[in-house]
Amino acid sequence: MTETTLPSQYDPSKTEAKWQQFWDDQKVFEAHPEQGGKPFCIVIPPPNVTGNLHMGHAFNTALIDVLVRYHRMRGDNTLCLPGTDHASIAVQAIIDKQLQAEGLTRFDIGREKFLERAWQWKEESGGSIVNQLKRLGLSADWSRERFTMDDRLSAAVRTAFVKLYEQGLIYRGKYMMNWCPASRSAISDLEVENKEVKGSLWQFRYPLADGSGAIEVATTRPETMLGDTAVAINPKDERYQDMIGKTVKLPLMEREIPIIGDEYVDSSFGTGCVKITPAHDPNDFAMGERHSLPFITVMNEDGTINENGGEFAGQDRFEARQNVVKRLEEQGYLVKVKDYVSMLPYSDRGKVPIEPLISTQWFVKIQPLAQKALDCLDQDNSPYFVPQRWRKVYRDWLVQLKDWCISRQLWWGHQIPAWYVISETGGQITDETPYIVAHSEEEAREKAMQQYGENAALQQDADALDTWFSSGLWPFSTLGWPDKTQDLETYYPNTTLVTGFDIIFFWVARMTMMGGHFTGKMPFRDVYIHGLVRDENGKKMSKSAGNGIDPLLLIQKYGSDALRYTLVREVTGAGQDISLQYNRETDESSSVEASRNFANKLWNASRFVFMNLDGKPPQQLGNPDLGNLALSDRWILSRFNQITQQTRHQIETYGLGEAAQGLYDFIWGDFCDWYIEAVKSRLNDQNNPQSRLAAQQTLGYVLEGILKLLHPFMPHVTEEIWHTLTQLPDQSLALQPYPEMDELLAKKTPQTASSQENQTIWGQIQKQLKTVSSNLNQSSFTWAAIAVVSLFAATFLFAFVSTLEQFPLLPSFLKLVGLGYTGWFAYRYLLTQPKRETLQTILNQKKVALLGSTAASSAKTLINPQLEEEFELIFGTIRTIRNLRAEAGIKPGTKVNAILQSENQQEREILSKGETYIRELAKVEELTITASLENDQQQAIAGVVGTVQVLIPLAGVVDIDMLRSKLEKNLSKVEGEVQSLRGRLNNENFVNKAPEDVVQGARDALAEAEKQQSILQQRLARLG
RNA sequence: GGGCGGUUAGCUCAGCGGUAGAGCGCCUGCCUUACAAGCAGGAUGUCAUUGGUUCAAAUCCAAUACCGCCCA
Repeated sequence: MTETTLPSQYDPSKTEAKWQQFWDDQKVFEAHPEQGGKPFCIVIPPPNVTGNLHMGHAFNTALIDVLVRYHRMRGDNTLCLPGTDHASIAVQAIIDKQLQAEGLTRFDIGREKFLERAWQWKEESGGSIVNQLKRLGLSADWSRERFTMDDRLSAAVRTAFVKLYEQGLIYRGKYMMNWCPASRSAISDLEVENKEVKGSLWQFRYPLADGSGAIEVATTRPETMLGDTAVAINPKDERYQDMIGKTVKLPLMEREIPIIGDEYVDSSFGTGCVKITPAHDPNDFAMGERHSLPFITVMNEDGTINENGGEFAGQDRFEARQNVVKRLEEQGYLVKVKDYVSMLPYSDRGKVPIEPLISTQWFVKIQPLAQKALDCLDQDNSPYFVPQRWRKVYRDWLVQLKDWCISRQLWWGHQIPAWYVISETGGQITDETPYIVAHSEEEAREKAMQQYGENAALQQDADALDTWFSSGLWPFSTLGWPDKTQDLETYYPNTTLVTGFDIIFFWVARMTMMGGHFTGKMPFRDVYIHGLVRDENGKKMSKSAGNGIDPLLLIQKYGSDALRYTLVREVTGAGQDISLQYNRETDESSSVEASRNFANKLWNASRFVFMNLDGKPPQQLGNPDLGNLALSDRWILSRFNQITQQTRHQIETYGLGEAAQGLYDFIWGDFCDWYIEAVKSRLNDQNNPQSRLAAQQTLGYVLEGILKLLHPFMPHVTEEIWHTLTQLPDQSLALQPYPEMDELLAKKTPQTASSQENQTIWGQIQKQLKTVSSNLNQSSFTWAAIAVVSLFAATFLFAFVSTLEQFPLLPSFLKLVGLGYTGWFAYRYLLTQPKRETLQTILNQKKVALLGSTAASSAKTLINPQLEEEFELIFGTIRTIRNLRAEAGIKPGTKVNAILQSENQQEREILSKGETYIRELAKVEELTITASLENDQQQAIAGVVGTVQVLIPLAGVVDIDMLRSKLEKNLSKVEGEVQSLRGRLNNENFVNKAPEDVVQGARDALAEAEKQQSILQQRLARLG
């Protein structure tokens, strides 16, 4: 066997790559829509192709994969579909930068060459993020990997565009847009980030045209004054009322512009007079429309001043700002400058202040789409947000949505499927040029020829669609939409969307609107919203702050299981941000290290198990024989079943962090610290093979169960150990059924037995029963005995223990034997009272002999709270003895004698049941359990647990002061407790109003505390 | 200005009506044949503040303070 050569430290670096390869080779994660069963589908949020794995991806992926692996193991028809997003602006920025390094611009090389470069870049670096997701162990179906610019997905985008256009939900229009001068493109409101910036507020004097004085205006953007077409004041502002209707002479431009009154003006801002630049400010734009002012654009697309800016033409906007101020100052128009902090809109991508500019763009009419999503939310609470508080955020957003500008002046992306009939407007595209929206150029040409004649010349709109347009289709375009594919039929709507809250508006709302519109359904049942991963100082990680933590570095150091587990374990209370411990000097993380240590702990516990199973895998040892279990076996099975139930429930309610934490506590605490320690002596005892086998079976069974439970959280290490344990090289833990509560009882009931072998056995039993019926002349007792023997044969064959409890056993058994036969059998042999009683008596006797009384009394479930409570006393006693030993400075290896004294008979019984555990785990030589202390002269160190007095007699010189101080410390603690409990119980209101069980609990606690108090007092008195 | 979250051990966070927990860190002792990435034992808290509800509040309500996020 290999077990002795297993290293004592788990090395993830070798193991993880091996299993990733194995999963890939064996196509373990490939979905099979035709397999039937309950579908479970997650389509991953597509990372940017050019991106590298950051902590946010790692977090998102870890959460997704727990859900996916769990549902796959649960037997659901599972698909996890991966893919990447083309990210127009980001890629374009990269290529632009490349070109810049070569002294070129994209306009120099042209669209075609530019796209060639972009595709090349995608081919070269697009795979890296995908490989990084694989390194995390994401169990996605890579055969279904998608990219937003794949042919099929691009076709889906065109279909969506054409449909929306035909339905009147896409239009083209001239509006004021957020303009990013860096990327020279319009951007949506969402791509604008408002930042607080320290700047100045300039105050200028605009002279009245009639020479009767001047009016003062304030601005943070002086250069826009070149485009001013009015000055506005609030009509209610008494200071300026008589100004309305007059005109001022705009300095520098020498233009005469009106003074208008508009309620919008905030009289308390600056001087109360506002300069109006309708072509360069959204509010002024609205005012310009209200008052029919001229719109004078003074800026080019690259942020330089255009010919309307007079002498400033050609200057960059910030340069022009200074020059305008300078010139105004020279001419005496500058009144004052003060420091001013204002909110400035920045382009999220270009990282420069945006300019509001008027341009012609494509828009999606959002209201009808949002309404559909709203209806689904309000009527069906769909999609269901976890946690629910995000529902409100999502809803508020849907309500206040404005039309969505979807055109971007970019080349990388989905080019808008609209063709201008340029032959109609002299070969140029103008705002008046007619256009045709179509699925393809051929279709457009056909339509154009019909409408405009044979010689119609077409030119496709140069703009690309906002990346989020294609992302909005992602949940269904990836499954084949608009075609009716089997994938779409099976896996749409998706089950769960897992994503960060920062993207609810960008993405979630777009998907629900698009999904609702095109498929009539919300694209996913649930939306599980998680928080951000913050750095070691609780700061948001960002590229610009340079405080990112590289997940790959942590994977390299601690393994991807450790990283994943750390991230998942931290998310208690879904939607909460998590912060990651990190030392930037050493690139070490104490929290990831803790998870690595946990993996290592499991590794070593497994080594221990391997060493003790005589080389037999669990399936060869068989399931734990419930009739032959030691107390500790039943205890760990109880705990195991409880944790199984709890883990399933927590995962299904998105309590992933709680599930991970629960498994940690169970595996390290219950299994390693207690069960393995308790079982050691039995494994070494060759004289009791039955007990040894039970221990081996339980160890094997629970360990395998642990591996299954933990697999969604730590897929690699569990797969590695599982293979060593089971020796099944062709199978994968990832496809094993997830543990179920009490499966040991239920799994092999006859109802589910279907193999040929089983049928043969049943045939034999049936034959036996027929033999019985043909011997009707035998006494009823003899008959009953035979029947019982037959039943027990069946019981053993099918691990029938769960139904052994009472008579219910018989019906299910007889059902299998045959319905007609059942009726006959029941009528003939079971309906008379005496016969039934005889049968039941014998059954009960057998059952007790077989299972022991405890199991017999609660065979419906392996979860046994009473037993667990009993173990609490046993463990408490062990802890107390260990504590006393440590206090007395007794060397860990030295055995001691111990006396456990309790007047409570029940406690004494529990202690004597647990005697071997106490002796072994607390290193006790001679253990005395007694009701009273007869011979109590010896000096002893004393402690108390429950109402049990724990004594360790000490030979030789003892430090009396040490003993006294220890006792006094314990006593004062107990006295505090007594006082508080008495106080409560003396309060009439408490006794009368609190629930009975709470009052009783307090009484019990008081009784125990008082007992402890008196024990400690006596001990103290004895010290003198 | 509007909304949302947070404030619990030195640090990171659980707990969300019955009198306080984990991991890391710290202290003591141990290389005990699974594990020193470990084992055993130990110390550590006016649960932000102030009121209220309740027999009982870290937990529910209200206000305040501070931190953070989103929206204008």
